[in-house]
Amino acid sequence: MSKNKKLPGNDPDHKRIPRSVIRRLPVYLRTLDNLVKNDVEVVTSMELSERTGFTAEQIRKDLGHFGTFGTRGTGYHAEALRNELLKIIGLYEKTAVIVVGAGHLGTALLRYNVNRNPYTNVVAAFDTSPDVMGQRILDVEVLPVSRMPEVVRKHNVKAAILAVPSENVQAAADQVVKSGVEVIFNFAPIWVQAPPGVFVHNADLSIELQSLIYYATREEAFRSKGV
Amino acid sequence: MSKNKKLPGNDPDHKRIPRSVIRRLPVYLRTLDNLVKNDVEVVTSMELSERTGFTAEQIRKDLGHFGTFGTRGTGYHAEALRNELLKIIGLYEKTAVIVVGAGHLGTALLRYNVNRNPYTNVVAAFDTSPDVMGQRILDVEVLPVSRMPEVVRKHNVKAAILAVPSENVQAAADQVVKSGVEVIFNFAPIWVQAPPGVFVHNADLSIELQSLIYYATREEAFRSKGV
DNA sequence: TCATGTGAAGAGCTTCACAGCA
DNA sequence: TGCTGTGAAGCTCTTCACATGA
Repeated sequence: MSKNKKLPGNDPDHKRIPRSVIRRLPVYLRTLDNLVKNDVEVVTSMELSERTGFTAEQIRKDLGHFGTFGTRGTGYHAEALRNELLKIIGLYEKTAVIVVGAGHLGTALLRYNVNRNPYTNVVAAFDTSPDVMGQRILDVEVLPVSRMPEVVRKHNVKAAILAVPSENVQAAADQVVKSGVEVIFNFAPIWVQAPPGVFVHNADLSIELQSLIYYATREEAFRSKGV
Repeated sequence: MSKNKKLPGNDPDHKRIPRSVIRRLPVYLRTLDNLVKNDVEVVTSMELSERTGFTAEQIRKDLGHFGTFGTRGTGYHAEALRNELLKIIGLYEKTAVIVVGAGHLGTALLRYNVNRNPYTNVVAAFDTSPDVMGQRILDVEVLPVSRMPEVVRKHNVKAAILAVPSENVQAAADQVVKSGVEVIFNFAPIWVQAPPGVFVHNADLSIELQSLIYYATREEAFRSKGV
């Protein structure tokens, strides 16, 4: 029986901050960014709550895991808190990312990501097919897998987005790990294994869609009675 | 302050099965499908545990929310359990889905989904741009938004995948809701609102990637000491 | 006075441990 | 005997409530 006690390969002892907290941090970050852009100087946890949908208490608790950043009776200095969050998440310097698999999904993710995101930067795409080799997608070059270690070293690449067919995805994961990447964001519908110290997030979109369907079908009874 | 007590628009009173349980069901489903394909007749919770990575107790508890499907001392009949899961999730009849936005991401999701998934079926894509109108992507036609209500009714569409630019995504959500869709799977980096009874899942890939970066940067200290 | 920061209470999920049944 | 089904215990995360300090 496989135990999930300490997910092997995932977070051996990372200061024990709940994952749910970590997932909310970039939402706070984006919100603060917008506030700073609109020249807002001070923001309360209640205002952040309105903009993010999380409760004010939760926001204060989340921040409390990392230090004390506010001023009692006043709130938080938006820009200062934004900068703290950048440091906490590890996005203070723009983070280099690679995309493995330059097919339809890989290409789309690359475009999506490059445009929508001020903190991460796709520095290269990799593929094995000669058809796409050397092509440029929005300034990003498609390179052969053999050049991956060099690129990872040169740009200090932190994360790899895997958008390759299921058959190849474990090999692709092994390759990016060997090249020195620490985080894997996998879109293939197969769960990828990685050694301890490498963090894997499997985004299995088919599975997610299927689980959503559950929430559609509950009302079937009503519906067929004719709403 | 926005309270998340009973997320408005999300699950007004859905039998209170934990979301974490619902997310695991499609994983069990896929595993059982593979077993059935390999002519396995009986499977124990321990074997399912090995194949899914969840603990055997958790699998038994999860199933226990919906009834009793096993035989003590023996295990579960793989095909029977597969069929029960199909009914529970609501996938017993192939579920019709639409894709809104036939750009790069929409197209990629459409291809990804159509191929990889025996339970859901993309019946149409919608877009506003004349450039893509009438095109076919893997047998799926790109239609004008005006035809959405008709298509949703005809195919009994349950879910909509939104892959439109942020500026248009709330309008797109309003449109699919008006057309009768009950579940929204949104890929735009903006959280979409929907009326009660409509279930929204926001898959904000930039935010997810950013939160993963957190797990890369923790070891920075080691790394710069030269591993 | 007002909003943060934080122990304590509560809710939600997971794991344990074993009774129950083929 | 062996594996399921399930209360109880345990753990994690969220919410409450208020002391604290600008």
